[in-house]
Amino acid sequence: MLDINVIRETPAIVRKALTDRQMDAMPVEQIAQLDVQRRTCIQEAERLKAERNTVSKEIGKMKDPAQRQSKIEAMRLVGEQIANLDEQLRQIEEQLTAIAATIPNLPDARAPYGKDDSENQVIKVVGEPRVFDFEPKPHWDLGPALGIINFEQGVKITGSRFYVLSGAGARLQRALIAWMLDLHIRQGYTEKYTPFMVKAETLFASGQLPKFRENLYHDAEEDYWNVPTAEVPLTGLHIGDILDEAQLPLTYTAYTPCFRREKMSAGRDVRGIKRGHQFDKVEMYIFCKPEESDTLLEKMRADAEQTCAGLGLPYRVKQLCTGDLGFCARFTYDLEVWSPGCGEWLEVSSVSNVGDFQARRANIRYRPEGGGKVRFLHTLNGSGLGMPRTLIAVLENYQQADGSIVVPEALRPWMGGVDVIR
RNA sequence: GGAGUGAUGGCCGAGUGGACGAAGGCGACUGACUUGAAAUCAGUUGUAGGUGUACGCCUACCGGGGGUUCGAAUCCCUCUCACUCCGCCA
Repeated sequence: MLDINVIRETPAIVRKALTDRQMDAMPVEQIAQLDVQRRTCIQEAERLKAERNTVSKEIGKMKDPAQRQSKIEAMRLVGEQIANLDEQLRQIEEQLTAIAATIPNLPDARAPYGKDDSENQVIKVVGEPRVFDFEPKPHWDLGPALGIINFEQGVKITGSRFYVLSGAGARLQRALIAWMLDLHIRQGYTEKYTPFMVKAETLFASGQLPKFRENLYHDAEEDYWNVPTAEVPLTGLHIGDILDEAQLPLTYTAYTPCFRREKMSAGRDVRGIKRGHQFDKVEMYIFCKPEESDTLLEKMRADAEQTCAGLGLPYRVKQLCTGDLGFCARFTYDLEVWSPGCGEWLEVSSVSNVGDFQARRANIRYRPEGGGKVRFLHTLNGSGLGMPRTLIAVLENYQQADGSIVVPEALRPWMGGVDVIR
């Protein structure tokens, strides 16, 4: 959520942000109009409330019954006017937040302008794609051949876009999760295990509702929503809190499954395990002071890079252009690993500085040391990493001519001595 | 699932229709005293919104929502959450 004052005082900046994101700037005008109506309404309602308060106090002290009764009558009328104005105000504010809630964050000035993902900029490439002396296979051939991925069983028990990992495949994914969590703990993050279902308020706080409703799974009976990313429960941990400056930054890591309808990408990436309705992910999340968020974004990116590097996977770092930035993000790095079987770079991590956007929605603030006004803090999130794509990269990069897979050194402690999956 | 109790400021805790934005205590901050500290004394100590150049003034907020009333922390309804007891189950 943007600061209403920013929209009110510098509408041109907000309009530019929206057009840079290839979006319609109309909501800015609607908000400006509603804001004027809102303030007119508040002023009149509060004037009447002040009058009622003073007269009501006088009524309490009045002796003359006739005079008293006439004041009570007068105040009854004032009360009706107030009720009308309050109702008007409620409607105006409802419209105002409905519109404001769908306006994305302002891109950072450093985010390059671009109309879509084709204009994201590669800023770094690390590692050489491995040269194969045979034709590398995609994971959807390797996995079933080794009996570690079973697509038919996933479809049988649930449906399309679901799969089952088996034996060393299931264990390999578990090893990845455990290794990543331990790595992030060493990097200074505190591990959290959170609910995988949350209420609507929590999804609003992290920016998924109301805009991305159609991409979420929802249990109507209990009004529980399945999390689409650990970012949601992690943001939610501090909804409504006022933290002490000395507590910051709070750095968390969490493993959760993620549930997404993927309605927007129906028919895309249907082959393999790249895009499913359910996948596992390890996430990093930081609550910090505004002044330190840019620095911490670089640390978080470095932390995410260590996961790719630690697995010996060739990867590259992209800076997202304005047209491809996520709804909440001001500035984002994507990490992509090379997948020789699919023949493409796979996005395994997205590391973003959200600024105070989620903090406003979630009402998370901190009290500066030595007093002073409470301020909204900044939040950052980054995957470290997304499972299926990391698993794809491991399978495809570590394959051998005979179809077996070498287990990366880093994961072996969790693989019970297995160094080659065959 | 059944029965009961409760939810008040950073924390504890009083308050059952008007003088309550809320006693008292703790904590924190400022000042005085002190070489310094402790102790003591005095003062300050919530959030949000509106309005004015400004000391300020006004409005709202006592778990959430609704109602009664000229007026609600206080009365009524409802929801949520916590705790206690019983039942059931992993």
